[in-house]
Amino acid sequence: MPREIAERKDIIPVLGEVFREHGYSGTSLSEITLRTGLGKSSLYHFFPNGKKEMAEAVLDHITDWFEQNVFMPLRDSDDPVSGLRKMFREVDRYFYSGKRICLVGAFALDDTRDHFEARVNDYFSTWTITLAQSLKRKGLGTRVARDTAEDIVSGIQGALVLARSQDDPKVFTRTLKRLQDRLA
Amino acid sequence: MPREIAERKDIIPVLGEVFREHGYSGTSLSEITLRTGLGKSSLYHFFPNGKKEMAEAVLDHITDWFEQNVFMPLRDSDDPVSGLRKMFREVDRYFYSGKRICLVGAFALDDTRDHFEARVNDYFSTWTITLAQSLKRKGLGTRVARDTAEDIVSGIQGALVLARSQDDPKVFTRTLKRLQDRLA
DNA sequence: GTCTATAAAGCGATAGAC
DNA sequence: GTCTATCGCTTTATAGAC
Repeated sequence: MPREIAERKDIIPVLGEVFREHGYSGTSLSEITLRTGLGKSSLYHFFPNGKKEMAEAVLDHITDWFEQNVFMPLRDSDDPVSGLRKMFREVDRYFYSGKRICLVGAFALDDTRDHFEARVNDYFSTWTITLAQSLKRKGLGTRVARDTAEDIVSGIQGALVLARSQDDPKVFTRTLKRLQDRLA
Repeated sequence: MPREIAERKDIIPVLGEVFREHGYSGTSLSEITLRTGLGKSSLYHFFPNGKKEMAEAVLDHITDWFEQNVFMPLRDSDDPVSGLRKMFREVDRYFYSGKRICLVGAFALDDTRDHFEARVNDYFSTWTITLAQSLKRKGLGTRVARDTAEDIVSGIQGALVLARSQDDPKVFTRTLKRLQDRLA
């Protein structure tokens, strides 16, 4: 039987979207109250350390999702090519084909990064390293694999920035496609 | 004889750095007071519309700088190749070889964009279009030139994100170099 | 152009009842 | 787990003197 009452895990995705829209410092507890339907007391019940703990939970949730849907396939696919194909497919899906930004990337740009340093660093370094290893198994040299992985991860981040600056998600989808085609 | 008293134009670069560090909503007037040495009254004297007008002035200043140092060389160089070389050199210089973020890109990611929509859009579309035209004059086809320009501009933005996430400016410099080498 | 003083609102966070 | 009420602080912005 489904629980009607809000659970911590049901709140986290909503928090993620609020942080995406307003950034970390631009997000107020009253906005969170509005969007989650939970009063401040309930929020502090779930997250005793307040806004900072909410953001940490969101970042952990994002990392878990990428671990499950992007990094694991990159590592464990029998064929590296199918792992790479899955990565591009899941990335397109995760970022709603360019209509959704990368929260970790957004946090990285200003002093928000300093409050979540380890999580921000881990997300991108795990992604880059895992991708480079997959490219190596595909046959690329160590150096080229590392460079290409860096190009792809940063290319994705930049495409999200550019797409939003133009309010045109297609900028993201076609850039993502070109990144993928470079591997063929 | 040099003026000792602060002028509007002297304040704008300082404002830019404060916005870079804290983001738009993370920047408070008291922080600005601290960094500029100007009291609130002086700030409102120069910028009657407050924080929003300060950010607009910063964005206009950035656009002017790029117009002068990046877009104009791209358009007016006798040889497109030397214009492109100048672009990469100036971009590396502007972003302090990866130690400085792109404020316009940062503004693009959250709802700050909505307050400065035209300026954010213009900065990136002018850059992309001007670069594409330069690549065309270099001999690339219309389609390839447009795609390559998009790859380069978004590649630069992504490299800034990735460099800061890793707290490693070298990520930026080597990605920038690879983008430039692709044109050779 | 800069100062002091201050207003009105919003902020994150907490207390105690239920 | 959620409610109301409230605390102490900071926010943007303004007024009026100099």
